[in-house]
Amino acid sequence: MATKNDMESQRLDDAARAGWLYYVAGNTQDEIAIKLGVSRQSAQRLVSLATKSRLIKVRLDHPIARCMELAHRLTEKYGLLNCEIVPSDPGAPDSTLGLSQSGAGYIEQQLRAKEPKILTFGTGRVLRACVAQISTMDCPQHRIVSLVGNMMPDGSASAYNVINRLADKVKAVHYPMPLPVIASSIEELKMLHEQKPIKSNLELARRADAAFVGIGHLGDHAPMYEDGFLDASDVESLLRAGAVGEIVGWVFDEKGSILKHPLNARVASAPLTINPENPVFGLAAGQSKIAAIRGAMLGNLINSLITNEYTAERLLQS
Amino acid sequence: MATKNDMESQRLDDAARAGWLYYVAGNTQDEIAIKLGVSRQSAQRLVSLATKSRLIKVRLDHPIARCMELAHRLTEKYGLLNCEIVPSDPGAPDSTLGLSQSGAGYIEQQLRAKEPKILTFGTGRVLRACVAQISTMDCPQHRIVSLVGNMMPDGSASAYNVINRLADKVKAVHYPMPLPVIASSIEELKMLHEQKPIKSNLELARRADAAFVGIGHLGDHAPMYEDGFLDASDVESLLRAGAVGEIVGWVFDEKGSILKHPLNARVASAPLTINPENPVFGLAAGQSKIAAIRGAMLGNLINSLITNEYTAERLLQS
DNA sequence: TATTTATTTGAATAAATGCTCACACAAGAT
DNA sequence: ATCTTGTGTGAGCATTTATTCAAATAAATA
Repeated sequence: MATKNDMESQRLDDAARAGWLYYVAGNTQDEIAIKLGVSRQSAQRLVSLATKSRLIKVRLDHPIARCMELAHRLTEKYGLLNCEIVPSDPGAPDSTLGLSQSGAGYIEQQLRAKEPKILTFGTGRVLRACVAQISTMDCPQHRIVSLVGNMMPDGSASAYNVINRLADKVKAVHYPMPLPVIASSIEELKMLHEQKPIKSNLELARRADAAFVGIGHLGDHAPMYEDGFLDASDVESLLRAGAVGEIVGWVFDEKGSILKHPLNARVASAPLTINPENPVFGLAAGQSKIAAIRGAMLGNLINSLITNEYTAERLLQS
Repeated sequence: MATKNDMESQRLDDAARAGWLYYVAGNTQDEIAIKLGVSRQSAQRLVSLATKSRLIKVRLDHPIARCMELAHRLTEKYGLLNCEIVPSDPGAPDSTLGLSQSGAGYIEQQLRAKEPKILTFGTGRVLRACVAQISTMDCPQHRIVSLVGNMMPDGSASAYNVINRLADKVKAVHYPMPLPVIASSIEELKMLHEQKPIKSNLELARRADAAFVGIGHLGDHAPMYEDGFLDASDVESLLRAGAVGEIVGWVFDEKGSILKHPLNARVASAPLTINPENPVFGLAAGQSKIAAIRGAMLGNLINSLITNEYTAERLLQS
């Protein structure tokens, strides 16, 4: 007598056959139904059983495959909206090479939209490189808003002139922030934030349809230090308070909580608010940024990530 | 500036991405279109490009009971080392569809070995299809040797460029045979075989760890005839002498004995020697090849077989 | 045995995919 | 500058595939 097990394995055999005819021989499910002498629906069920039981192995033979896999796993692990992994140069896994092309792609995608959008931007090397990658286009319908002040401590304009360059290229209206990154006192900050144009900038930032920010790390060669926004003692004090990274000046710890620290109280940038519908892209890669990136994701400071293979792997460990 | 090549490879990247999202991640083409920021039709084209460019490799990983059974009986009957039967498309039992996936599996298995191996290859449609199925990998430790000349009668290089393509994909050293398949005279053959590089190729072939050859039939549509290595009168003369098939040019009868025939005396290919420890795979299927396959097995010209269900059944009759 | 419960089936229908065509756009030729 | 020629694009439509649902069948339980 035919046991349950036999039936089962007979069914799997049929599924394998159907799967083979479908995926390898390229038959339609109609043809398979005829050849196997079952109804079309049954053939469909067999094919789908074959895939669900993983009888059919699909492989993608292209270097991108690994990146896609990593992106998928990161999306799952950190609940991201978007995630893009660019291949690492095995010789220079720390390099941010390639991030800019990918980021530029996403920025252009936003800009191609017909309906008017508000796009906000941080600063930094990676974003500047992104903007350099963007093709000139004509998007007067969009508004480009800076999240962060463009005044260097010495009063000069920021060297990473992200939004000006971008606005130039794509002919969109832009709203820079004529502010320092960190005000000299809480009083000054208050006063600055009460200026009409600044207020309206902050309001725009709040309503952003998409945001693109770099993620800085704290510690040696921290960008906030190298660019002169913080001095060595600031950095040390922040590190002692648990700082691992920074986005548009807001310093956060390994869980992604904005530090309760006097320096954070003077940060003049727009607050980091996330609407889960709208992407907030973090762009960063490299050994030194790993804790910062992980924190930013855990604390929901960003919901979309662009990084490289090496960094992605490290983010998946632990 | 973006070169044509860049564009091309960018497009393949996108195709790979789309293919991954479709086949691995199970997205619909609509979703892919949104994620990649293109129209649905373009997404469809990318997916289909991914399959057409053979970026997507599908294999069936299930021992279909009937095929296993057939393989087992063939192994017994003909004393084989390996035997793999792939399902037949009942509508096209003659087709060699599927052999290539299976063959590719065995070839990859050999290539995955750490210790250096010498692998030898014949030519033909099926082997070419096998090579197309193989994933790119990095195996500089192995040597890939051709058993058969790559020069067409008109002096051009063989259309089935099996070992070049393979070596390309897996980055192994390769040793083509810069020879015709059949020399114009015994003297010429002698002379050719005395050339140093050819001699060393033949020596490598003798020491092969595994061999993969197609099996050709003689008669109507014989590959040796269609590819211009033999003319109609040659074929007729060979058939009169009892020819049923051919491997890398060596023509044999239904018992698998290499024919004593003037044409065989001019075959420039490496001799078919079998070390019973090492697999010599024959790949072939179809009505017209049955006598040839049976001969090859009886005469110990091969000791491993990859064929399809239909052919396996016929080989077990009689 | 009667009854319940779970599976399987095919029909209908919804969704997704593939194809054809006309058009737009760019590179190269005239 | 104008004309081919080829390539890529999106719209519309045809085909194929997936899902839903109600009926049928088989298995399990009382």
